[in-house]
Amino acid sequence: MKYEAITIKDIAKALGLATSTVSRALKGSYEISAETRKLVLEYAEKINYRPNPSALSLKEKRSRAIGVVVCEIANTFFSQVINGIESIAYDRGYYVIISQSHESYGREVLNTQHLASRSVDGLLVSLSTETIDMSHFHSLHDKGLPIVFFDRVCETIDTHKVISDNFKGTYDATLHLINSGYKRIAHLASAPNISTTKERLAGYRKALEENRISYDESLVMYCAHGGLGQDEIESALSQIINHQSKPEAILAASDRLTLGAMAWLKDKKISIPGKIALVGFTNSQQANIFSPSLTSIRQPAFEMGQIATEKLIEIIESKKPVLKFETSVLKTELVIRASSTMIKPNE
Amino acid sequence: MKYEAITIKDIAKALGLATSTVSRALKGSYEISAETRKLVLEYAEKINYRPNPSALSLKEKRSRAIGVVVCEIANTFFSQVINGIESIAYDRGYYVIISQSHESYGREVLNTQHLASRSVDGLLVSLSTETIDMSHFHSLHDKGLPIVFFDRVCETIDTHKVISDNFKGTYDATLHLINSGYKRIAHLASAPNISTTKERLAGYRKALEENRISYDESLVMYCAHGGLGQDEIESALSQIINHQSKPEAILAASDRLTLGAMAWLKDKKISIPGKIALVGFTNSQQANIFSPSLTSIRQPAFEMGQIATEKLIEIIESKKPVLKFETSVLKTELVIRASSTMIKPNE
DNA sequence: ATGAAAGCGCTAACAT
DNA sequence: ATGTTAGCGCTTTCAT
Repeated sequence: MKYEAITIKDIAKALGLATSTVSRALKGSYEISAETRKLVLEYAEKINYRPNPSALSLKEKRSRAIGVVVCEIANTFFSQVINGIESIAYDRGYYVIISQSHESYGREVLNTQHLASRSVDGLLVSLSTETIDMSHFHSLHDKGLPIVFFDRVCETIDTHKVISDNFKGTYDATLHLINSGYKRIAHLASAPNISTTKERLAGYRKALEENRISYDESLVMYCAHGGLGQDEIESALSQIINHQSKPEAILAASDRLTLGAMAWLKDKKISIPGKIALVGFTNSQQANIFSPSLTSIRQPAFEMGQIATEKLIEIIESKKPVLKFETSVLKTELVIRASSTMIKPNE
Repeated sequence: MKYEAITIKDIAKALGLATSTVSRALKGSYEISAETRKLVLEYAEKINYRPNPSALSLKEKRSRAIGVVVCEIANTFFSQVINGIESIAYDRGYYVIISQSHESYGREVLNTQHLASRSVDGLLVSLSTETIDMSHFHSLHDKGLPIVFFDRVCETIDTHKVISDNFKGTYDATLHLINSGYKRIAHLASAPNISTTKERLAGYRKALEENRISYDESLVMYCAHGGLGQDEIESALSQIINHQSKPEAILAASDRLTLGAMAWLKDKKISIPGKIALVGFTNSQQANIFSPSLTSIRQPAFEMGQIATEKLIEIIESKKPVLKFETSVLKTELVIRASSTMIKPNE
C-alpha cells in the first residue's frame, strides 16, 4: 500500500504557477506579490500540504533530526533525560530518534552507524557498559558530526559533555552512612570502565578515607553489564552479604543496581536497614513507597537532557567550527529516608 | 559545522566507473561482472560507505521509518511496549521515531502531522486522554498511511489493533477483591473517553453485578488527564476516601494511577490494606518491593509492542491493499500480593 | 557488462 | 514578480 502525498508541483499545476514561485511563496519571500503569496498559502493550507522532509534534507544536507544513543529507555533516569531532550528539540524544530544499545557494544556501534549515515544532524550519547573501544565515535567526530555526551561520557573525545556531580553524589551518601553509624560500607558498582563508575567510586573512597575508614577493594563489587541481568546483581550481592567483614551498608551506583539490590534483599528476606542498610542512585518516584522507603541520590535527569540538547544544537547550528568545549556538572540531591537509618522504621 | 559524507559518486570517480554501475554493484545486480562487483564492494567497505537515507526515501517513496505516538515514555508500561516495538522494527530494518503527546490533544495532532509528512512509512498509536476528535488519524488513514493502534485504540478506524484483555483484567481483579471480603470497591479510572477506560470499567461492573453488589456510579472517579498531574489523583482519591459509603478497596485503572494512588495513600498515612485495599494495573518491576507489596494487573507490554509492529510492517510491505483487519487481545495477569489481603502483612 | 540520462521534491542561482 | 534550470544522492530505464 503506497501513501501518495501532495507536492509543490501539485500546487503549481493547480494554480498555474512555477514550482519555484510556489516554493518562494511558501517561505514568504519578499519578491513574491502579496496576492500570489496569499493564493499559494491558502491553497496549501486547504489541501494540507507538508514539505517532504527527505527532499528537504537531501537538498539542505541536514535532516533536523537528532539521534540519541542510550543503553535503555525502560529506566527512570534515562526516560527522564529523554523527556528533557525532547522538550528542547521539539521547540527548536528537531526530531528525536532514540536507539537503545541494551548495554551491548555491537548494538551501540550498529545504532551509531545507522544514525550517523547522514540521517541525523548530531548525536546525544551515553555509552554502553561494554564499550571500551570508542573508535566508532572518534571517526564520526573527526569527520565533523556533532556529538554531545551525557552521563556516561567518553573521556578521549573533546566535545561538550553533561554529567552529574557523581563524585559529590557518592561522597555525600557515604558521609551520611558514616554519620548514621555505618562503618563497613560495601559498594555495588557498575562496569569499571565507564566514567560514572570511576567518579562514583572516587567519591565513596574519599569519604571513607576522610573518616579514617580504610578503603577495602574487596568490598567493591562490579557489575560488568550494569546489572542488566538480575543474576549479575545477585552474585555481587551475595558476595557482599557473605563477605568476611560483615558489611553494614551498601552504596549502589545506579538506578538499575539500586532497585535490583532492593528487590533481591527483599526477596531473600534480608531486612533493610536492620541487617544491612541501603543507599543508592535512583530517580524513581516510588522511592518513598518502597519498604523501607529508600535513601536515594537523585540526579537532575530532565535538566541533563535539556542542557545536552541545547549544547548539541549550538554546535549543529554554529556557522564556524566550535573549538571550545565544556563539561557541565549538575548537582545531585541526597534524599534521606528509612533504608539508611539505624532505627527500624515503623513499617 | 557541516558533516560531509561519502557518496556513490565518490566511489565512481575513484574507480573510474559510472554511478549506475556502482549502484548496481552495491545491490549485487546480476548484470555486473564479478570483478567489478568485488572491486566496488571492497572499496565501499574500505571507505565505509553508507547510502544516504534521504536520497533513498526520496527515490523509493518510503523511509523505512516507523512513527510511534504515545502519551509518555517515562511509564513502565509504555517503555516496555516500545522495547517490543524496537525489537521487531530493528530486525526488519526499520527505524523507530518516538513522539510523546504528554496527554495533550494539540501535541498529538502536531506530532502525528510531523511524522506523517512522509518521513514515516506507518504509525503505531496509543491515543492521548484528551483525544476525542480523531480526524487527524482518519484523514491519514484514508489517504493510505498504514496505522496500527495499541492499548488506547480508535474505535472508528478499521485497522489492526492490539490491546490487553482489559475487561478480564479488571473483572479478575474485582473478583479477587470480592473473594477477599471487600464489598465496597471504588474505581479510580482514567479519562472516560479512551477505550481502555470503558473496557476496564465494564469488567469491574460485571464482577460486581455477578456478585450481587450494586454498581454505584459515584464510586467511579475519573481522571481526565489519566493522572498526569498528581493533583488529579489526589482530588479523586480524597473523594473516594471521604465517600459516604466508606469504600474498602480501590481498583486503579492504569500504571500511573496505581502508583500515584499508592504514593498519595502512603503520604497521607492511610494504611493499605488496613484502612483501604489497593489493586491496580501496573507493569512496574518494583510492585513487590512496595510497602505493602502491591497486587497488580500486569499487561504483556513487550509482546503488545511486538505484535503491533509486526502487523504494521505487514500492512506497509503488502503489495495489495490490506482489507481484512483484526484486533489482537492479549491476556493480562493478576499477581496477588499484600495490598489486597485482609491480613495485615508482616512488614 | 557498462554508461548516459531522467526523475524523486525541493531550493536557489540565473534569466526575463 | 515570476519562470527556467540545475543539482542534492540514488535508482532505473534506455542506450551501447
